[in-house]
Amino acid sequence: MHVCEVFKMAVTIKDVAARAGVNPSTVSRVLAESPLISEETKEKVRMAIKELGYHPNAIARSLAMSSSRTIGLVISRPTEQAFANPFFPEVIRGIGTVLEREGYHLMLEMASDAESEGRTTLQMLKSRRVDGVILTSSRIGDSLISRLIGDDLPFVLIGRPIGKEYQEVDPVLWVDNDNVQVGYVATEHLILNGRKDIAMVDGPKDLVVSYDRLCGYRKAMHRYGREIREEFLINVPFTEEGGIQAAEHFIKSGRMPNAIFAADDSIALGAIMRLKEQGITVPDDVAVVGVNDSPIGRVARPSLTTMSVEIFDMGVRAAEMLIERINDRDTPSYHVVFPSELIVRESSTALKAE
Amino acid sequence: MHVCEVFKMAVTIKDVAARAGVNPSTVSRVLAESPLISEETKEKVRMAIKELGYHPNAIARSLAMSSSRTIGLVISRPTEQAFANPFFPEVIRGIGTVLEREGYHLMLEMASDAESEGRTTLQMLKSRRVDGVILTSSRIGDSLISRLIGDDLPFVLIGRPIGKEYQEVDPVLWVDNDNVQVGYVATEHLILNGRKDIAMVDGPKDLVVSYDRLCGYRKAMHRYGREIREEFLINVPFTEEGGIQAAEHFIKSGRMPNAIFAADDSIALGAIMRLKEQGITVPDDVAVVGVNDSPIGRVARPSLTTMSVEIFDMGVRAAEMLIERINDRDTPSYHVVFPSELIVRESSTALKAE
DNA sequence: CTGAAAGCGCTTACAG
DNA sequence: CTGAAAGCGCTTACAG
Repeated sequence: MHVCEVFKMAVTIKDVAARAGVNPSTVSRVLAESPLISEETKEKVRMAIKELGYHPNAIARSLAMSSSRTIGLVISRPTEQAFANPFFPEVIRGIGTVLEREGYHLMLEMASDAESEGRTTLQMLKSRRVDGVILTSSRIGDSLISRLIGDDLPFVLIGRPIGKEYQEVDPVLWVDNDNVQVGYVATEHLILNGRKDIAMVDGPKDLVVSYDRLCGYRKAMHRYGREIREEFLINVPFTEEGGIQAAEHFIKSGRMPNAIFAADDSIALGAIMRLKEQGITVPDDVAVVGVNDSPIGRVARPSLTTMSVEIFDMGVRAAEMLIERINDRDTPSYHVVFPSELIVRESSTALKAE
Repeated sequence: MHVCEVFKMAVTIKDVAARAGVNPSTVSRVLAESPLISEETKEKVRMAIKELGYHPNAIARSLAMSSSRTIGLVISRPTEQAFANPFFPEVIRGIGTVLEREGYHLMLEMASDAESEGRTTLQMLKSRRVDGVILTSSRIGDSLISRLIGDDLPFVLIGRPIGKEYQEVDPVLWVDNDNVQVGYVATEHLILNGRKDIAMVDGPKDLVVSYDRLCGYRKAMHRYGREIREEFLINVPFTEEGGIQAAEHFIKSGRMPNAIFAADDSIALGAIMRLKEQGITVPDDVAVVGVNDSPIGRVARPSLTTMSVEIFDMGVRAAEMLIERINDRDTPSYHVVFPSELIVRESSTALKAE
């Protein structure tokens, strides 16, 4: 049978009701699979829906139910160089699988800095365009978090929160990998590899992830009685460009470490590129370890030693936690920490005879 | 002054109206910057908005205006291995800059195959969750396109459309790079490089992009009087894994080409990895050219010769075209084609003495 | 099991 | 320049 295409003006629940000879509320109940409605009536209504080619208006439903069944994700561009870094695609894939399963939708916003990130986030939530948000770049002492808590808006953090004075903050929902462990294990690996001067090229100072990875680096250095030299501590953006900057810094300073722990694979790869140009060999002259196990690190030459991070799973978990919270505002806050593993490849091998 | 936080129950336009001593419609007009309202009244209303911490409900507005100011992007996962391929992040960045400028929002959906892609797309549109969509994987004879046209739903294609019988289809909005040229230039480069047996590892057969790149390959081969050997034509997914498969195919067959034009950098990189394992040297034994100028190809060893593709700009243009169409359904259809450039790197150098 | 009514929070002719 | 009313297309107590 032909689907009726006569109505160019969107067919509504009223049209369906008229066609089926019932009240609009009955149609609504059929749509909602209400067990109250008789099978007979349901059939009539479904018939009418088919014939008219009816599609429920999700916006109207959202308004009536005051829920958009949509969650927001805001990506702050320069911080993580947005998509350049493989972190985002992965986390979105993880989030997406949960949303698909739960019948939720994803609204994606880009922000150019912390300020616009905050504004955008609040705006999405308060305009009710989304029922909750996932935040991906925890900053130290982020005021956004307290605003969200204050307004009782559902959110979950990917990246643990810490306050301005580096203290714990009010309990919120978050997932993260153990970045202190990440820093520790990576640094320890370089130490055990026999490296003397181990530099750390960290991400932007205001990010918690940078803070934590540095913390792990410090721990390992202390544990093995190594002196931490300020000249070997440097902060750059989470990009290849950042890594290039870092390498340049060491080259110009005339003090070249013989190992670099980079807080991110992109940084590590950029640094390696620049070192190569300078005729400095990795790993012979300088060993390098990154973080994230990005695909690019696997094929690079030398292939990159790195710390695995369960990005996909963090996305999954974050989405699940957010939906739980949306469905019940009173669920207690908790967090989930994922373990990381050292993946040794060419960029940190050789040398070992200490 | 303290923002009033007493109302936990979302403050509405009515509350603002009451506070300002005006009618809700007046508040609405102030929000819309209507020139009809007196400056005095506007001030009063703005005051009230501030005091109450009012945020307009975007859902209600969408319903009233029957426009969500949101556009949809559906990413079909396995086809392009979604985000694994750097194409998507780039295109989203491009789209995002336009949407931000125009005050639109982005809804992202993942689909697992062509069928679910179609269903999801129609569903977003018909439920009025989005005002239009950008489609990213043009398939040959895609029935979705005619449905969208039939229902007069706004959309733009990234990737030119062609019909089941490889004929042109009804005019629609699309942007693309010139994939025939891409195939031609890449293949010609290998020919001029002195390569004898040039294989093409193409993407999935049902995608227009695969068809076009193959077409360019054929053209170049004919132009230079080369015979096209069916055994050197193979289709794989747009992933590293696909490239590995392709290399394996050539290895097993015992007929190794001495050049490979891969329809995508990921394929090219996968193939190179596998060839290396086999002790086959790139570019000495086999030259390889990819497409997309992905960051990973720049740092790989050997670095990858590739065709640049203006992915970011295609995203920008697509978003602009879609918004134009949403604002005026009667704009004529047209398309924009972006040029590509050959970027020669290590994977296709050496050998040339023919 | 079903209907009539009110409501979700806006916008926009229509009057004045 | 501003207000009162109807409408956008749903859902959901409340009756019966």
